[in-house]
Amino acid sequence: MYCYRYPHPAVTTDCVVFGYDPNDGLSVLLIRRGVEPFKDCWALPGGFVRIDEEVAACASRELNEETGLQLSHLSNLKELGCYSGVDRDPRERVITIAYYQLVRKSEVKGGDDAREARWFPVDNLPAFPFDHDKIVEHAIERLKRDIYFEPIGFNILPEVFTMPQLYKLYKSILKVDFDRRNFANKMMKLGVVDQVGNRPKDASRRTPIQYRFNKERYEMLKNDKKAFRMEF
Amino acid sequence: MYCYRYPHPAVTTDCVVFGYDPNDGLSVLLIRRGVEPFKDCWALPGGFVRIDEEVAACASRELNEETGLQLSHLSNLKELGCYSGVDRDPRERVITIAYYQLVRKSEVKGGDDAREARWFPVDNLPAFPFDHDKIVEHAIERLKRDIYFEPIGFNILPEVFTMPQLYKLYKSILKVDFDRRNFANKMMKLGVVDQVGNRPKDASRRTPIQYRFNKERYEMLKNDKKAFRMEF
DNA sequence: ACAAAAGTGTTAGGCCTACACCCATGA
DNA sequence: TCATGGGTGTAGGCCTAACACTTTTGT
Repeated sequence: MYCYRYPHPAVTTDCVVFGYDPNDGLSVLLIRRGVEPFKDCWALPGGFVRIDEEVAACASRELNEETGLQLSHLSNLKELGCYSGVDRDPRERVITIAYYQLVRKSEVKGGDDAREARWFPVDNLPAFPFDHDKIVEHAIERLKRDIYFEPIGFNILPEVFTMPQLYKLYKSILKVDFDRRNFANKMMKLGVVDQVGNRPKDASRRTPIQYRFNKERYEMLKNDKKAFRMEF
Repeated sequence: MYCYRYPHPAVTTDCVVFGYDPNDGLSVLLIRRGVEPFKDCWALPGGFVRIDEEVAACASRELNEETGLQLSHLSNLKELGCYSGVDRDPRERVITIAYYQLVRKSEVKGGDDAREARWFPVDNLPAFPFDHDKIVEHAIERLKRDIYFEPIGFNILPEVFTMPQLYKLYKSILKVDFDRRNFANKMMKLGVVDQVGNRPKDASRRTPIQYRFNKERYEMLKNDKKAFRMEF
């Protein structure tokens, strides 16, 4: 037993991990809870912070343990906020710090000794335990805001992608229509995407051109205070 | 004594409250610590979260207790982030959630049974205990980012202000020079400031025109996705 | 007299937006 | 042959950025 002079809350983390594919659009990675309360419900991956562990590290660790997902240092979890409703967990007072990130679905191996983990389209989410509905809602709003300013869209696509792919991704996250030509023009003008090779001579004009994200250029723009921004 | 099966961290809040006046520029409100550790050091106001209290409520309460500052519901504290270094507090494992806000210096009454509280110019801060230096640094960065998109600058000025006042405020937070005429034009065009009355006939042309923040207009722009943004 | 503070207007260039057509493919 | 997907360019308008002079006041 661990005893304290004053009552202490428990501290947990929760992760909202977004994935994407052209058919299903945006999805969230959920796990089936193995323990009470809400056993067998689908919920956000996460768990209790260890006493000798930083909070962000806990989020990564739990995510890895529960879903097999190993985030690279390049696309670490981003802090979403603190959720501290006094009755949000029936067991005891639990304060959670939520994180979010976009990943390639292919990075989730699943299996191992990982619990059952599944992608759910954001338009068709199950009922959530705790206040996970609120957390996911906030994460989606935050994602929309962030994608204007940060190249997070690139985390989610293959290393090499086509302009229509990038366009569809943006449209599916922002849920608005905008002009694909202007979109491509802006991306090119900003220089955050580089053309990869040329279309093979034998390929038809219909074969899409391939691009790659130019991280250096992006960092330059960011530091230059000339914020990367999509206005559509 | 309160006992738990697993070790629990303590959870605290810290507030970075910014004030402003035309002479000193931007300042941060600090309190002199009354207890160990770091007794008598200047530090951010804040304290332990009660077991039946939400984290944001704790921040407001502690701020009020320690500095006499009562925030209106219009300018609530904004969450800055979670700081969880395992050795950040020598007493025990303490995880803190930091908040920030801008206020009018006149709102701080000081005195009462409040502890000693003082404004320190951001360019001349004392040595901080814990990781408060990091927190303040992040708050300043965050402030610079937010002032582009939100009318937080208006929280800090009198209800009625002049264009040069507003201009100086922006310049002093962003630490860059930009054209005061373009600044005024943009503010007017956006419609987020309304002229208050007219210059009295007997007043000279040098007397500055007075303005007031137009909150409705600002909310409209915000919802319109036409983000309020200063590009200078 | 002179420096400092406040008000005001114009212009050029760049960026955003809207928009239409061609080619290739596969059904 | 027709619908679909992909590539490409242009013109108008708005916004941004740069810039100078006048009036008043206080020293």
